[in-house]
Amino acid sequence: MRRAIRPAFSCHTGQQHMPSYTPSDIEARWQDAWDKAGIFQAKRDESRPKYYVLEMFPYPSGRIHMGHVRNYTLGDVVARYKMATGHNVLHPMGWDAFGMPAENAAMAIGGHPRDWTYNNIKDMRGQMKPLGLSIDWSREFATCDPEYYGQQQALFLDFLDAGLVHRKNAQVNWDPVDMTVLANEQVIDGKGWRSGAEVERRELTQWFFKISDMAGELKDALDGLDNWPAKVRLMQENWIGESRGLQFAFSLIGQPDDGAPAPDGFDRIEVYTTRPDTLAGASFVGISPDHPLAKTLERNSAEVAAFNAECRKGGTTAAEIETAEKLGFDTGLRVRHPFDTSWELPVYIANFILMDYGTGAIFGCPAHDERDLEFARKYDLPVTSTFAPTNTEGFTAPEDGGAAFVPGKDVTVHFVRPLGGDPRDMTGDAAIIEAIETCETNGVGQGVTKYRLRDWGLSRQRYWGCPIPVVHCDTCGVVPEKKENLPVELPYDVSFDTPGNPLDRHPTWRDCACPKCGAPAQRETDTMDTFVDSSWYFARFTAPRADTPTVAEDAAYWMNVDQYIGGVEHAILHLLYSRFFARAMQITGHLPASAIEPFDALFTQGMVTHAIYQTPGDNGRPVYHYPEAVELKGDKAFLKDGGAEVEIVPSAKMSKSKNNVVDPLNIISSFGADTARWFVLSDSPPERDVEWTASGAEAAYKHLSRVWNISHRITDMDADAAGEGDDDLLRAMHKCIHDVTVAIESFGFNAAIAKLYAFTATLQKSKAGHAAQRTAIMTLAQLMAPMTPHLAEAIWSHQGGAGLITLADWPQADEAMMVDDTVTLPIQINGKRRGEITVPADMSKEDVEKLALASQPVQKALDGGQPKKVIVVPGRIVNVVV
RNA sequence: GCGGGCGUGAUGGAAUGGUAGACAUACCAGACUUAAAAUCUGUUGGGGCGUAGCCCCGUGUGGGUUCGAGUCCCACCGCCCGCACCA
Repeated sequence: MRRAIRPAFSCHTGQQHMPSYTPSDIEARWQDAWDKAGIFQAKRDESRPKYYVLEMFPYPSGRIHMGHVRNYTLGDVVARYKMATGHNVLHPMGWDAFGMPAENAAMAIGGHPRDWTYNNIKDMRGQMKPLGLSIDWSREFATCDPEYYGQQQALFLDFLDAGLVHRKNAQVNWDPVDMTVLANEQVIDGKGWRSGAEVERRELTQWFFKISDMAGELKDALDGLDNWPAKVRLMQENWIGESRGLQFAFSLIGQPDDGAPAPDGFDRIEVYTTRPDTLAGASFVGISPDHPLAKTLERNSAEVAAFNAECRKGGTTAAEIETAEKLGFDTGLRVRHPFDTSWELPVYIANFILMDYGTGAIFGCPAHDERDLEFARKYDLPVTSTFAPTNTEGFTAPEDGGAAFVPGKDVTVHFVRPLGGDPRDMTGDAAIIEAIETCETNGVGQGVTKYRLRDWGLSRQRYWGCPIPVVHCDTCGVVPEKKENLPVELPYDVSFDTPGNPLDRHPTWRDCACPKCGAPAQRETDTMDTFVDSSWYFARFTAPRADTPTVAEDAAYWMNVDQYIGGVEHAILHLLYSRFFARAMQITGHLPASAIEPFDALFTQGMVTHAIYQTPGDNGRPVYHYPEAVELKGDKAFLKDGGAEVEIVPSAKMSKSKNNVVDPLNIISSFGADTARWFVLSDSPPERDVEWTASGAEAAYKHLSRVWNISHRITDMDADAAGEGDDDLLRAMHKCIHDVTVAIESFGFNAAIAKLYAFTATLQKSKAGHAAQRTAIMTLAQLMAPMTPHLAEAIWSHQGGAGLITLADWPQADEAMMVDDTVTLPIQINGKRRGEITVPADMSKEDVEKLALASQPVQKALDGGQPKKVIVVPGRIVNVVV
């Protein structure tokens, strides 16, 4: 039976006198030593290059998980490596502490969100400290600290002053039972995720950051983020959604059929299109049910009102949208085609037109748009192509019942009805440019660039968030709170026994004096989206106790974050919002212009996964078993209790519901933090998922024990002992220094660890003398120090190294020592390996060629003939073409 | 549908266009042991032959570029991720 390996507390074999590897002693001792020396407390020092490493700060759920261990270990390797290479490192940690789980906990189990949160923080800090991270805990803060959110309120007021925030009506998902606004992700199948109530679309007055004003800038600046994953840049680019098109107006000529009066102020309908080259194929004009014109018509017509209401009910999930039927309502209104005054088009209200994109109105060209074609066929509207394939063989035109013809814009097609000019072949791109020019020349509209990105709504009808520091006064309206009154602090005496926002029903909290006229007024009870909290914490870390949001000298010195590390799930919102905030903070004087892109380099790590063990359950649903309850035999698994065979489902994200969670605390208490750190780095490249396996963790522990044992073996050697192969060992050491350094620089931590395994094996087998072996083990400890800092310190001190290894300079690879005297060159014949020769490393190309040609496999292949060609790549390979 | 990425042993994964499978797991065998654990050593891509050795095939499939392709190009197949009624 397999047994988990535990640190042996005693060793009875009698053969070894060395103390065994006991991480619990070692790790506590060195964490204490680092603490006492205060080496991780960052101080401004203009004489050294600074380096700011940041991992995305955690939500204080109360328990760390393996994903945290991986995230912080990655950052710690970078931080410790940079420290060893002469950098002044800032490596802070804090808590993303506002948010719904705290309120949910208060509702579910009682208690107060604040107590729940601070208790969790205390617990999680206690769980993180044993990991031995090089964190400057003196800078720690939580976003729910009044000292933090008060400064956030100050930022908000400055943004408001600078015109970066505004208030407007917006459609929101309203949960009528919980009486709160829900984010889109919290609406599942049209129902509130908590209450299960049918979600309503309500119009509320909300606060918005004007991020859409910066859409173009945020998109263009992506090009400069060379050290971000291309994938993240692309996701942001798509999210911002830049498009180039034509905006123009149709003039209204008709009256509703029922003779109702023409709606006031609607003599024209503005539309936006990215395909102005299809204008000659226009068939109808469509407006959104939320378009001002539709809303005006709705007031005079019960029919329109009913139609619009029907449209608004529709769900927003992907499946619903895909299957939803295209619905239209003929308003009876008619518009004139801008290029042909005799051409009239009907105006429909249509359910598939979104109010918040473009102008909320379109012209339909059924020949070149699938939605428009479906709509036109349903309502019997004309279909007219403006272009067709250059080769029409086998092509059925949409007019003749074929599908809508929608080629890529870079495809050359034959334009039957171009907007200006004679029929001819051109690409869609060229035709669009020409169409915009034609329209602009004829005064029919302008080319415009639009963005999909919408303003960022920050109002939340919740308690546990940063209060929005404004006051509503009967005479003055919406008035910003005075800065000297900040922070607007959350009241503690609230209850969660009834739904809705506790701030709303608090007996006195709302009451205040108007900052402008002094009359009795009421505070805003909405709080800020928690994404606001995380949009500037990185800047706050540079001066976490300041009584202004930032301090110019500190921000100038520490910003930007040189390396940011976190999950790809934040690729869009958190990172985009932070980029917006950095710009807004620059405009309001809180960050230097050099920090408008706050993250120089971004690394997105993969998840920690684990196999799922399941057996069939009674009701057909699988029963999940904890890893501890399962025994592995080869590639099969059995229940320890009863021995039934267990199905092993391929690895998936650790999840409580699947019982495949491995608790870092258990691993640390069994094997130590160094083992956990080593393992999460070793098995997969950091950007990919890593599968946690018990055998892999054991192997990591065994390896660290081995290194420990080697160190003791070396100290037991006769100090004057000479040996064999000193040079070979040192050569391998210098190669290892080089390879590990290159690997760490490029985030190839798994590759670095592979090299360390290989060098450990070399050292273990080495017969070199004491001096060489001592040099080798101390260098090995240094190279391992970023990953397993406690073990590295223990070995360093055990070998008599000066000071802390954490403060020692990173070892330098000696190029001269990396060159072997001889090299073994593979010999290829016609590109296939057929043999090898060993030659002095400095042998000339010509001599290598001669030797190669004389070699047995080449002679055999030539069979007396002459080679056609011989390629010699010095130090690499010889290829003979016969 | 649109955009992007990835396909390498039983498994996780290595390979600046230059010896494919480093390193680790798993498996198997051996040493030590009364035995086990621990520790150490070794084997393991597939196939074949005249088996101390040698040969052939092999990085999803098919083609191409090159002296040489896992790597570059084209097409296809499969999987994964992001976005999606965005005019």
